[in-house]
Amino acid sequence: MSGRLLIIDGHALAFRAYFAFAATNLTNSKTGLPSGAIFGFWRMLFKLLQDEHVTHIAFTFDPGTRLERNDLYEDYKAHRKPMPEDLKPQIQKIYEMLQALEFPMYKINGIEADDIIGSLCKKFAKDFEEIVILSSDKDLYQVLDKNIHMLRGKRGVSEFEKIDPKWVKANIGITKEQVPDYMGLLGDASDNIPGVKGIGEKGAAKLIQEFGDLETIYKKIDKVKNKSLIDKLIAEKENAFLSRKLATIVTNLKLDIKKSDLKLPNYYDPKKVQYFKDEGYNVLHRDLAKQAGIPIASDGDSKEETPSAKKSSKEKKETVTEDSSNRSKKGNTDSVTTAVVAKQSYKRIQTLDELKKIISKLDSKKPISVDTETTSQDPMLAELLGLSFSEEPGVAYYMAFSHSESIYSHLLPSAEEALKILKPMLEDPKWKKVGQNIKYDLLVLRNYGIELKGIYFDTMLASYLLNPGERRHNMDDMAVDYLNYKTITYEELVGTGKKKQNLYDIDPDKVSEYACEDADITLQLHNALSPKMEEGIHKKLFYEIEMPVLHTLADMEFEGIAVDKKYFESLSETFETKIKEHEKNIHFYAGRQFNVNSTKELQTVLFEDLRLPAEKKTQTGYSTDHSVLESLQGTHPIIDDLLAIRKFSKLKSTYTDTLPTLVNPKTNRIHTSYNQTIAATGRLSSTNPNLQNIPIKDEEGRLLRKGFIAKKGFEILSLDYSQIELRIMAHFSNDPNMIDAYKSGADIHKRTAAGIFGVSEDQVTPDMRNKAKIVNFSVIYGVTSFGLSNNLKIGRKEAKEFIEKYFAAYKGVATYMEEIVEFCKQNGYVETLLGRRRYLPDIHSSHKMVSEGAKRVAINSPIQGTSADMIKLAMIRIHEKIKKESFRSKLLLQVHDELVFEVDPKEKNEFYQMAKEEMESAMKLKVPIVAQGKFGGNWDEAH
DNA sequence: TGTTGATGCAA
DNA sequence: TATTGCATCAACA
Repeated sequence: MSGRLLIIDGHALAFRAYFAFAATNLTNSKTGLPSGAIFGFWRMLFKLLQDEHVTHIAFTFDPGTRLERNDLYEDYKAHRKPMPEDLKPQIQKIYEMLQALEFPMYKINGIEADDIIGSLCKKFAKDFEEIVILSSDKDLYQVLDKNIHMLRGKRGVSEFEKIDPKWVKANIGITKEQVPDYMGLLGDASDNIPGVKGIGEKGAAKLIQEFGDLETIYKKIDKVKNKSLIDKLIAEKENAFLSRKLATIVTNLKLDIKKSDLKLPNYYDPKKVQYFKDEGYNVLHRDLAKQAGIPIASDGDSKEETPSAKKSSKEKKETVTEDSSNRSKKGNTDSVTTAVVAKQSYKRIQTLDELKKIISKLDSKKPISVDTETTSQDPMLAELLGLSFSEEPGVAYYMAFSHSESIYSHLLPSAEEALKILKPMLEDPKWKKVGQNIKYDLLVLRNYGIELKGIYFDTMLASYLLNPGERRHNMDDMAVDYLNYKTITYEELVGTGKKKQNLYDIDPDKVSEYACEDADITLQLHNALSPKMEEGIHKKLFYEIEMPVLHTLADMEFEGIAVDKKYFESLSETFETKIKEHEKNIHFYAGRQFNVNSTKELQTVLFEDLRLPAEKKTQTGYSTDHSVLESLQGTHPIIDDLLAIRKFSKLKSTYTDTLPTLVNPKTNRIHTSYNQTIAATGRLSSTNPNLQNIPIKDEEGRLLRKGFIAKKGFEILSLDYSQIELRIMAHFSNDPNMIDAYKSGADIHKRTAAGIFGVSEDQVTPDMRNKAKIVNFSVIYGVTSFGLSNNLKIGRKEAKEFIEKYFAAYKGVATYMEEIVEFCKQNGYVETLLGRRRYLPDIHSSHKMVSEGAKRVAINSPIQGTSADMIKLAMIRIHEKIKKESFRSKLLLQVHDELVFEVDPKEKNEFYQMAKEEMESAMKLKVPIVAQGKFGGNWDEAH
């Protein structure tokens, strides 16, 4: 009994490698075929072999054939997402390579990899000191044992979680023997094992804990506490037992395998090392040769396995020497890698004298990272608890401030006193500041009378530019992705649930560890990311758009907008009365009381009690949404009341009830928060509250805009771009007809109507124009005949004709759409006029719906994104002019194609001219750009 | 207590 | 089976 056996589910590892390296666009140097999964597979494998001290190994693969479990259940593993198209050949190649390198592999017709794994474990349990299974399949928990554990992939490339029987007991609360029963109740969506519908992880675990197995549950079914659970269990008894069977791993396969068959082959054998070179995987070859101590011929040629995008020769080298464990899974960030320095020196500064001394020793020529600790996520409400900084990797300081409610307060200086000492550093514009979401710290400090200057690098924005499709750009994830480093999370610091503490109640020494790490990691992220921002494609966007607009947004958020609180409160009452009235009617027509807000109950009322025809389905039942209700209008009087109550409930709950609560007590204004790193196209988004979706379309909705008012003596100005996206499409497509329309100042919707209805422009009726307007919008979103028919409420055929006529009238647009999709297929991304990229790996999907979706995104993103770039530029310039020319007017809001200002009437004309001009000239296109504006006492009047 | 789905608001 | 978002409520685990 010696040695360590590693059993690998080959498909699982290949899948993992594929997704981890999907966006790297690696290709093989000889064949030019995609090789991300292959590259990742070997990198991950070699790392595992080293980390786990493996002596023996076995690869298992699912067969391509029908499975024995299909005899039990035809749908087993059906509905599985098909494998990505470019993965299939790579798995084939991996299989070949494993064979060539003489790794032991097992694939058996009709038998799943899991069953081979189970049987191997059973057979060899006594022959090895330890058996490690690499898989993520929960079913396999049942084969774990004292010396058998599993590694399940976590986030990142080389992070694994160790699962053993103790883990199963601790995290699910069941024994490994109970796993099949547990899975029988739970089911498994990925294998299409049904389980019992309505029972989830918690429910299944509870039942098994209490009763032990399925038999006992059904024997003592009346003992089950939850009545609705009993119904579910009885209704799906058959499924439960079938699912248990499907989830039971076979461990008694007759395998003709000896321990010696599983010996790890010597992959350092020069012939095997050479194999990678011969196959065109030069980077893998180099890595392996280096480890094996084999000298490499210095051909310096390493074109393969670098992204297909253009790169400088210097970066190629970096790619070659990097460590796979540091490789980011974030998109095209192929060579971002810096190991976190080994020694750490984090220090909490105890006294003001000490603070002075440390500050005086800092080097103002070096970038310094700054991070604040506060009491709130909202920078306009946050109170400062401390500040950390770092100008050298691994070395960071934290200064804790007193807080009125903290028991540690008497030991600490006040924020005001400490900030006096920090102020010269923080406000020195030549001293470069680095931050993670530094707009937040900027605002917090501003509320303490400190104007943070010299801001030059935000790591969150850098990460966003590298991969705008990724929504997570928080420091903890970035540390793992870019530095291969696991940080202390905020939750770990303050606790969770009932144990959660206020930050000011936690020992400052502990907070210091956390805060110093934040500053340290932020600086290191900057070191890793800043070379990337120097590249042509990112430089302009980062330094000329995203970083500057950060300042503009901070000022907008700080400024806020005035609202009429009393007015909103009275609107709430008006709406409440209406809601009560309609609710009474609805209950009357239904013949009973029920929760009108509950779609589930409403379904019963409409489609069962009242027997109205149900049409649209949702995942959970029949839809009751607006379009359904609209089509039922006239069939029953309840419908009108439902439509009305929906409208008023929405207005009340989302807007009139909520907005007054978000008024800042100190400023008496609402301060939204703009997020710069959410929208994949480059747009901004707005939260707390979202001021980018305030109603405007109908009369009642517009009432809300009357509540957003100018402060005393000022006026609201709203300036918005006219048909900006259509104009950008005209520019991109170069279509002569569309360009002519804009150059000559024609009515574009009228012109489109003339085209699709085959009449002259003066014969176009308002109705035709409206339809044409919808068609124009649809095209920007990547129109389909189905979508258009829905929107115009016409037949598919008619919609199709419209589209054909549209493309005949604007041939350039048709060509553009084809070209952009082709470009995306070739390059794997699309980009805006300024080069903002969006990667779309789905464009290659063999799944039609997925690839068609990606095509629409490919069509829309450059247009939506260019518009976003343009208005950001305009905002930056207007903001600069406001400061430089000392306007008293302020920019308050951005709503994608609209800017809202609070204007001093004394400078009304001058300001209007300036803002309009900046918007129209922000970017030069082949067609004129037009912005139009209006003044008013409130936001509604300014439209 | 936190997560998911349905719904509806904007550009 | 139209693009990009965010907030609310109910239902569920």
